[in-house]
Amino acid sequence: MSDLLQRLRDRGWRLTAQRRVVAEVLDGDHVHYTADEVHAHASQRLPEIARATVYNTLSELVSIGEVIEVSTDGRAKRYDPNAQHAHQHLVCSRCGTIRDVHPIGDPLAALPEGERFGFTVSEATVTYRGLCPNCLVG
Amino acid sequence: MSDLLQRLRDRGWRLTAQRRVVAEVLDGDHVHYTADEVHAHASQRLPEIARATVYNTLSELVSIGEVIEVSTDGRAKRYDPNAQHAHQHLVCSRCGTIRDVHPIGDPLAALPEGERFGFTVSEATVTYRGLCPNCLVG
DNA sequence: TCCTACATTGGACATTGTCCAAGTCAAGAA
DNA sequence: TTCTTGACTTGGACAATGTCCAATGTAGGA
Repeated sequence: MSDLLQRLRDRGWRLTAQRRVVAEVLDGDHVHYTADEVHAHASQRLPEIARATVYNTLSELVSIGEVIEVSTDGRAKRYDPNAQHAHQHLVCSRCGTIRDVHPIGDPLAALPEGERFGFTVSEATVTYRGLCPNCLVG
Repeated sequence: MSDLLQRLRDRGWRLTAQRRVVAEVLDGDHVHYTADEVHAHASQRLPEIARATVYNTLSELVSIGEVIEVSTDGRAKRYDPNAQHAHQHLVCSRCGTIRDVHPIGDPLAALPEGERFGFTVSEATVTYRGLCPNCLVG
């Protein structure tokens, strides 16, 4: 059993076939699928899995911090299983390819007290945009 | 005539009543309306303005750089008329309030060459999240 | 094995955005 | 001023993404 499935079981999750399949689809590096893509991959292993189940499972994984929700383009949200290590995203403006990247320093530190307007600021997400090597050539 | 309307005229835009109204709605600081909110405000001045016209006009304003498109939450995009001065956004995780903020330094500089993977990186957008003063008290 | 609380299903519905054919009108020409 | 024309607007259909719910199924403990 994968680490993720073990952690889910430890949290008291019922390990249904559907949840296993969603977890398997999200397993790996540099995975940034949309909910529909997760559903498509999951359907290959478990043909009758419902869209609603995929949405439910993804929301649960996000709320317990196992998966990060990324919205880079105002279109469908993407789901990033690399929640263990802080990182940011580099997105190709042309084809939409996403890479995980690790900038230097803490982005939060760049926001001075005078620019916080009484907010308790807890998080900073950075999206870098540009053209990927493939799109540069094309 | 506002500066914005003058700039649009200089670009050869036909200054229709609809475009004037959309430009007026977007006039001001700290405006971050969704397209539907722009449509609602515009409808108060020009009751029969169509949704499609608002979407068209907003897209055009974005493509000529007069307005910036902001998607902070994967829900509806918001439109920020403060395109003249580079800035980032601070968002309340509870109520969704948005403030323009000015972090120190260039966020692009924090991404080392070794983390660019052959991309030509041209832009970095930062979203800070936390609780606003109102939501802290509540 | 049986129970039951929790999970899944499928379809209706909501939100946000895009597209298009037909009608309208801003602004330059005469 | 009036005319003309191509750009603009309209309204509604459609697309993409996401949410909700009542009925049904089932994992895991007793």
